[in-house]
Amino acid sequence: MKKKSSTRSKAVAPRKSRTMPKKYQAPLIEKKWQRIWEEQGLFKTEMFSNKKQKYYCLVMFPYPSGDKLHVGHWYNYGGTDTFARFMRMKGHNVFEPMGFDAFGLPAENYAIKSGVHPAKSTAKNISYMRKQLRSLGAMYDWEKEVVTCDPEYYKWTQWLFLQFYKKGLAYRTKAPVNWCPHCQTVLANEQVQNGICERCGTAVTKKDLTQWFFKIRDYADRLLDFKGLTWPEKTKSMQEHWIGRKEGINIRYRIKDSDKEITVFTTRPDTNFGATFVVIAPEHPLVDSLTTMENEAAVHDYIQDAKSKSEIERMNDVREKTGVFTGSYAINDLTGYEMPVYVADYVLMDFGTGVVVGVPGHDRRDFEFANKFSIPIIRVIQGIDGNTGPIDSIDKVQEDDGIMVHSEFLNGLHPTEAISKMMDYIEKKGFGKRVINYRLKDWLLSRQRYWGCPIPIVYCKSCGEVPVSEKDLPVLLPEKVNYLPKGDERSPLGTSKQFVHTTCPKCGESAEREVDTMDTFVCSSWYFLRYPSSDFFREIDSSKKGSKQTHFSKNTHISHNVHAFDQKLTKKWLPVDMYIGGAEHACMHLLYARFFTKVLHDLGYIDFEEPFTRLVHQGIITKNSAKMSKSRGNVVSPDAFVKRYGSDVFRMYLLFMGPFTEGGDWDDRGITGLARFIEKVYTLITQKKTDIDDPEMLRLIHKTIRKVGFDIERFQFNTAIAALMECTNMAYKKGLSRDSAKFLVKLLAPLAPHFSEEMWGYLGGKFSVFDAPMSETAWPQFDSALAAETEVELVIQVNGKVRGRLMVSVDISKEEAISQVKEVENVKRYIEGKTIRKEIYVPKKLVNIVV
RNA sequence: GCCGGGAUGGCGGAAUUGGUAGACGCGCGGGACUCAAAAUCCCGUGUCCUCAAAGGAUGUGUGGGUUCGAGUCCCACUCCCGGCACCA
Repeated sequence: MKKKSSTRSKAVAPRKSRTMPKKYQAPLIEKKWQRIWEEQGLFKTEMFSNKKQKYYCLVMFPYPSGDKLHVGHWYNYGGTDTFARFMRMKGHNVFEPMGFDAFGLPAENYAIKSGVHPAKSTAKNISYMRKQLRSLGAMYDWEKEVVTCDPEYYKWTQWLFLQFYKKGLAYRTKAPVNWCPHCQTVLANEQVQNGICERCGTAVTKKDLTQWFFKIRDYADRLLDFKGLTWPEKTKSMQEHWIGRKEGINIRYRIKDSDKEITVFTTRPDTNFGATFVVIAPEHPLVDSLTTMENEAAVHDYIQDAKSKSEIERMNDVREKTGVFTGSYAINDLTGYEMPVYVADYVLMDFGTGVVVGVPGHDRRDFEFANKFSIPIIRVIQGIDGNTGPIDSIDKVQEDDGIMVHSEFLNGLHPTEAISKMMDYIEKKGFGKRVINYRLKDWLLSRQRYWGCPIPIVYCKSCGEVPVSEKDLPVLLPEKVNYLPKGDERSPLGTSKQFVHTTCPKCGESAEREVDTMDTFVCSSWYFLRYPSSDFFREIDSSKKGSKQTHFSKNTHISHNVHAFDQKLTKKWLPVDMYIGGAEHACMHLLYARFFTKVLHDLGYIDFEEPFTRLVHQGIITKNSAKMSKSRGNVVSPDAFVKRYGSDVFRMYLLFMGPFTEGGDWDDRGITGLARFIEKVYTLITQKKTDIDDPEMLRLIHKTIRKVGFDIERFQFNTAIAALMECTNMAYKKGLSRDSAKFLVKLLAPLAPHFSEEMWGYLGGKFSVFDAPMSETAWPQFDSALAAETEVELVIQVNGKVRGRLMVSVDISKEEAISQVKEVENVKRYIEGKTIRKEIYVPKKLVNIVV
């Protein structure tokens, strides 16, 4: 390492005096520093060094789409890089990797349309995007790049699947699943939005298929625990809601004139004295046996009708309650009431027990249903207004609050107390048991698509379902496959005889491979674990071109790809300290990654339970207030702007638009402001040097140090830039000493890295502006003494209205300030001849005289 | 329907959490430089009254309230954005 630092300073010796061009040549200078940074290996993280505290700063990796990187990416990655550079300058050993989430539907859909093989288009997109990312000028350590469609990577995705499988956390079962007729694949619940396929917008239908699932439900309770995480409250509550933990009770009702029973789930057993009917989901297995002969035809018709509806059709029918009587009655043991059992599609099979007990007086849906079918409505909770009369309109349906009535031993209680009392009673009597239900479903991970990670399972006639042995991984995705959808549920891989035919790992007899691939979210659920050790495990293959395969720093030993991630590096670098990405992943990627981390913890591979300690969501950059998309034709490409103004200006402009977490609407006019700003700093530094700073100038420099650091820490880049502009504006008038100019350049460095590196060199600073000698930090120290004001402006108010201003010394006493204030001409006009009722003095701020 | 977040000049947005509303930037107006234009620099820029200045009135979605003082706190409402949505 020592050798290296000496070559560094030689290669880029500070230029003390040289004539600078009148104008700042952004494109030229940026390319120069990108080259030097790379040659010097400035951003190659010292993975084993303990000299500084580690900081793992991660941004969600991009999908290599044909649209390339748009301004949204630049916003996101630019902001992340600014933060990462700031942390580096604050003295951390920062690791900021980049990679590609390369499997997935879009590449495959593109392939179907254009005939270009997904492997080809993906590789092409990646190489273009790499170029774009380089021009961004971020601190990416490219030797640690991760590409999920690389067999060296997905080998371990498969290995992880096998670990889950061995633990019983991956299983195969027949279940009603979401099916997208356009993408010709099943989808996870998380990928269906309002009944529509998240990818292509087609209405999703339900199918009964045998599919692979991860048992994420087993982790529901632990996923509700966000202890120690600095995450946006909103994201946490979205996950909470998605998991949907509900405490309730399963109550069994006897069926009249039969030995059958029916079980309902309810969170509100307190209202059970008011239960007058029961509704069962159309898909429920008990429907047939509950249906009496004379009702069979009607029930059959109703179920057929419900089945034929798509998810959206069912949702559109929300207003209108439908249903049909089965002919059976369930007996309410509390009252002896015989409750008719109906079939209705407003009851969902996959929540609770698929059966609901109807309390029309205190549930609006039940009321609508009872109203339509003329079922009696009983009041068991007094109205808030004290009303105990009949409930004859939906407005009178009181769902919570109030006092129990007509409920024997519950009378006089509040619902919350009544709930637990009733649960105790039911459990004691033996016709029910407390249970916890979750909205969260197990994660459906199989996809009937080609461009994904193959599931490492083999089906053998005699041994059944057999996992591929670990030494045989990866199960390679064959290249020569007809990836066009077949119009049925068969996966494209099923057409490759070479792929399908294999031998059973157990008995050696001929067997068939699983032909489904994994959801891409499986690949991205652990990539953050791979980054620190990715080059460590990268196989060296001389047949592969490109520098990334052959460059290894001297202190890492070359290893073959023998683990998913290295124990030592993982212990050192994880969890991720700062994770930045879109809020749209709240209930998908961010939940899945937490699940994976917890499972790997339980399996003993890692010693932490949460992958991302701090999480920040960037806002969305829109164009004409609409999301940028190819179909709308409003995608703004960053390339032209970068070419014209340089990455620094472009990045800064995006960050200047507003708070990072809020995004903004793209307007290409405003960018000139940032271009002018950089130009101004350039002129300032190259032409407006003074020997000594004006005291006011020095004060502002130190105030700016405090402000910029404070703002960047909180991702308020917009106000950090504004503060730098203010500082520059004053310096432009007053001139700036070399030392202060160096401070200014340092403050600017995280935001405009290339420009600052150049100016740093010009000012005689030692390469690099992002580094500092051991005992120091590159980020300037704020000196409160130098920032302290000697004089402040007091605002003078009379009756709360501003009537004047006065410069006073900071340590002026209350009495002194007030007496001085009273001498101000304009103030006199308002207080003369009036009695002063109150005098308020806020030190260093204002005086308010009440007359 | 439920849960979040928001509404501030012509525009994007500031405001130390109750103490100068409109920082900073864009745009616009005026001026300087120039044969001219661009670029650059300087001045101005919420609205209204006033020739102008001084000064004043008014002003942070709407209506009320608390306070010496409210963009900020409380109550009621309107609209916009995001999430969930027949979840028992």
